[in-house]
Amino acid sequence: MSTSSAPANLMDALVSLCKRRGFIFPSSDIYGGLNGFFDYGPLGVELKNNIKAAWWRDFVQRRDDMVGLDSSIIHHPTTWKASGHVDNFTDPLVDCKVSKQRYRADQLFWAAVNVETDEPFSITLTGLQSNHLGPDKYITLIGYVSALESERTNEELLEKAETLKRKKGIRGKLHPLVPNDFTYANTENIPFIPSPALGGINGIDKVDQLMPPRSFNMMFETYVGALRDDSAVAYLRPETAQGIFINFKNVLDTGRVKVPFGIAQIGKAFRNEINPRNFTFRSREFEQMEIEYFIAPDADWQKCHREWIDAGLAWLESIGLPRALLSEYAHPKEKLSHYSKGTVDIMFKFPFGVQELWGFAARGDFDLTQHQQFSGKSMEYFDEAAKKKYVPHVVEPSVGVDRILLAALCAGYAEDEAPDEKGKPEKRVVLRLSPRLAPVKVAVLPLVKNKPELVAVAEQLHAKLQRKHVVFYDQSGAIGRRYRRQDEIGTPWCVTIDFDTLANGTFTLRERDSMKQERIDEKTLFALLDEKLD
RNA sequence: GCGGCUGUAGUUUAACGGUAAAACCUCUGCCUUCCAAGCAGGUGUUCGGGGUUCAAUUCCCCGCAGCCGCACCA
Repeated sequence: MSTSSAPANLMDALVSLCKRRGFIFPSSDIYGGLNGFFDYGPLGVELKNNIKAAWWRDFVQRRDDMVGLDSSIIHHPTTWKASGHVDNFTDPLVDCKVSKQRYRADQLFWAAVNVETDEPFSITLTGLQSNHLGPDKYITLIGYVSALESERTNEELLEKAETLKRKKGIRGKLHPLVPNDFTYANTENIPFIPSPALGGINGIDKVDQLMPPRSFNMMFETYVGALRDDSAVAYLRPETAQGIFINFKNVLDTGRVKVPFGIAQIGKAFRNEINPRNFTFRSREFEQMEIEYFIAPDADWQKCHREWIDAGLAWLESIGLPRALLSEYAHPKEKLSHYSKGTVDIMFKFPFGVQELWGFAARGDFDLTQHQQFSGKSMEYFDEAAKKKYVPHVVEPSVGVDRILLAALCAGYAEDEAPDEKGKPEKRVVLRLSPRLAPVKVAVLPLVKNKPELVAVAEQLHAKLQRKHVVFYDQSGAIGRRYRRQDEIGTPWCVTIDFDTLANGTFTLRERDSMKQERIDEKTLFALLDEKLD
């Protein structure tokens, strides 16, 4: 067996292959591309469809407790008020003009530093303005401190305040600090607040280091109808999940479902990412496969959560992502949204780092309750067994189609060696995609094209296979070249029609990864495909 | 969004202040009895816009796009 490895600049090789062979193109390529958008070519769309089909079959059709849904991309705008996206999908960011650092306003803490004394400071001597608080009690503002959010933000602020006091040579008692995050800063105090990158300590002089917080709304806006006024504003959905929640009642009333059950949806979602990066990994338009799995409020959500994570891991392995490249990341409790009981991500080791692939959030009854409130419609479910009404809780497995596709390409791309016709080893590029995902399942190749009888048999077999599978017919060039061509696009099998085929109906089956060949007949081939593609 | 680097054919790269080249890929024909063979032929390129210049793909500016780092990623 020859050695196989991924090149150091795997992403470059992959991007090049994707374009060269028609998997993924930059969107609007002829106009110079558009940042954060991609188009899937002839092979890319097959691969993508295969991922979606496999997921849908395994998680919807092959289960008794799942139903599907395909909601519109644009929902009633109130949907996004209820979900919190209108208010929370914006992240106010603060830029430091000097260090060029950027902070999230809600993670940047600051405090005014005041000192208590029994006599006022003399303005002329110190430049400080004291305020009279009571008998023999004066309070004086001596500066500002700042620190980034951490386990010891408050201690850090306090230390900096002490340092400031010491440096200024000021005596007196430190007035208790009142730390605020930067969303509570205003034009009055922003010029005085120091940037943490520059020490985070400042006196009472204007330093103008930080910019006022700026909001970045991640939702794409559009207008429904011809009128472009505020009442017509609508959003392209930033996630498919809300389409499921707003259809919960409809599915409940018509779908003959009983808790616990899940609703699955595959569809496009849009996020105005500040900075798309890493090929298709963070795109502004992408496709999600989401499930909302509804359970009783008193059910063991942790067990359910765990089962879905395990199901996700098993499925990813089944489509060819090696377990060694997968890991789990549990979001720290303090970072969770107030309604989330727990979120675990399945991570994948991409060439550009370990990144989130599939998120599993336990969202409680937050979403349904919100929609119940905003719509005025009951989201309650009557549980026949328990004889009671409740709003179900939910576990949400959410994964990006494009990310799985990218992960499959990254995991599958390999360069190894194959002998040429003289037996000399040559470099070979091979995409080791699992047969279920491979865009082309079989290539049918007549050994030589100038023998009409071989071509005729090959064409017949091709036509027959084509009725059930994506197959490729290729008669141009030497046989080895044609094998390599298929290796590069991940075709798992090639069948070669030769002169023995005419005599006994058998042909050569050549396997992509091992390059092994065996003689089989048509019946065996179809049986093999049925088994491996199931 | 900031900083650095970059942009020539589908891909990888070369060259030049005087109007662009190679390899691979792709396509056609011939040849070919199992791992990128050979011969002949064909398509196709200076990211966009401005400026300097007699002349710009080359130098300058602005956009756009990509890569790397920082920041961000509900």
